[in-house]
Amino acid sequence: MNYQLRKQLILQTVEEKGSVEVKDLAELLQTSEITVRRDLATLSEQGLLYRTHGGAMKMSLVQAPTSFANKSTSRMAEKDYICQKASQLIQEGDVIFLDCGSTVSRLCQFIKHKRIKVITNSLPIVYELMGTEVSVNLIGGELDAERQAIHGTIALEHIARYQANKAFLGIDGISLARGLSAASEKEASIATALAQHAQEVILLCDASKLEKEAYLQFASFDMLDILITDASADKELLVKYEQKGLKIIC
Amino acid sequence: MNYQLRKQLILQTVEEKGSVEVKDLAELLQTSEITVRRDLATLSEQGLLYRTHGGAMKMSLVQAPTSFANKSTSRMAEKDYICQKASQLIQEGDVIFLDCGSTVSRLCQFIKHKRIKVITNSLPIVYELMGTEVSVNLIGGELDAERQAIHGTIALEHIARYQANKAFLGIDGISLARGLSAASEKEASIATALAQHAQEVILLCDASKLEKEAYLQFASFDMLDILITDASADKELLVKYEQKGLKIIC
DNA sequence: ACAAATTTGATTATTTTTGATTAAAAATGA
DNA sequence: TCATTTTTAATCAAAAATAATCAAATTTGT
Repeated sequence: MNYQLRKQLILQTVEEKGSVEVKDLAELLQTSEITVRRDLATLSEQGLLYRTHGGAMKMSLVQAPTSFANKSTSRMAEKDYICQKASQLIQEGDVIFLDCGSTVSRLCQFIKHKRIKVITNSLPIVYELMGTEVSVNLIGGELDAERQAIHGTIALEHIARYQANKAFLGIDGISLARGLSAASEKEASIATALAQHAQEVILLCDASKLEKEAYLQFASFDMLDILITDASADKELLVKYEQKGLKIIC
Repeated sequence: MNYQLRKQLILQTVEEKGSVEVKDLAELLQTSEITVRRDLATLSEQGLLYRTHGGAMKMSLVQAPTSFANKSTSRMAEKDYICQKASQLIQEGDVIFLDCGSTVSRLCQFIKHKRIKVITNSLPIVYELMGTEVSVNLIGGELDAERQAIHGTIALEHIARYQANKAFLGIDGISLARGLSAASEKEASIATALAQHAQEVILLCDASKLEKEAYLQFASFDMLDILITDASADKELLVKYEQKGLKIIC
């Protein structure tokens, strides 16, 4: 019984029962508790489950019932997959920027229990993270009711005062020919500002947005460091992206 | 049964029933009352429920203006009266500061339809005014989950960039001898900053807070221009306040 | 086959969680 | 108001879980 096999069984059990105990897993896997603990530590580090004292739980069960409607239900599975990958890039102690947008907001469930600092202009994200381990800094400025986010000059200046380890962006289109594009100037200016003040810029982008061009083209590939997308993306296309200097996680 | 599982069950029960007792939770969770109390303390610290003597309540039942709050229905009426008077001071085109606090947030219902600009650090106010005629500017900075508001140095600097016609404050105590007092330094510093950058400073204060002194005394009467209180206030006391240069609306 | 690297398990501190006991505080009711 | 009851806070001790350390077993590369 090697790690890969144990990992499968652990995740399967957690998925079925919602929560498990170290003791039971040790018996199930015919191994020692210390090994189970080591496995659980690895898996929780990868964001595949939530470690509790004495066992582990399904990630989704740990979320607080602060329901602030996330409008978009399309491509949920892909977005969750992308966000789970994204969460693996985040270490304890990190300071990260989170853009507004439906994809990025799905990242919350995976980072709730990390001791990190999140700087964001998205109100749904603020609500999701309120009362969790995460320390939240809200970008100030004009409220954009339609997008439930903060925008405007003051917001840009607020961002400029901070420096983050990583920025997670969720924009509306990316194409080889024209770079990054957004649905509005407001979103474009926020994304640009976040990118400028982060060491590493990560784009969370499901495959449907690849080679799409939205209303406003506002930046080139240079702005990005990493692109995280889902498995349904065209592999040949991703190779071309990689040749442009982008690191791809898929 | 670990903390995460208990937390889930507690929040679920509170959500369903609106309020719960420590005893019942102890039995439900098959644990001791002291453990339940510790859990409730943690959860209320995170702003996920409201701790009562002997149990806990849903946050929304305590704070939300739409649903009635059992104990303070009478005080609610007084707060509404105060806010209705306050709204008469607001003209179309005004730029106003709104402090966080339960009294001030009741003002929202009276200003929803006005074409004004509101600058605030209170998240409940932001949600009330989102999508209304009012244009909202949210003060940025550190999120204080307990008070559902923004605080800190950056918030103070944000405020300093604006100039408002009027500031509406809701603080925890006012007394002839010691001036204004607040429940925390954070709230005090925000109130001070708002007052400094407004032409007119208006205190919304139900009669129960007159001649009360809260944790921190932070400013004198000079800071205020107008005090709006309810009819149950001591008239002689109000005369003394007036002699100190305060305009009283009652 | 052999040495190096990895994985696993046992032992031991250390930390976290829990519950019992006490004193203090708050609600209740006359 | 005051006394009674209930609830809570504080302190400590026990139990459980974990981390750390080291040694044995296994795998891997040459």
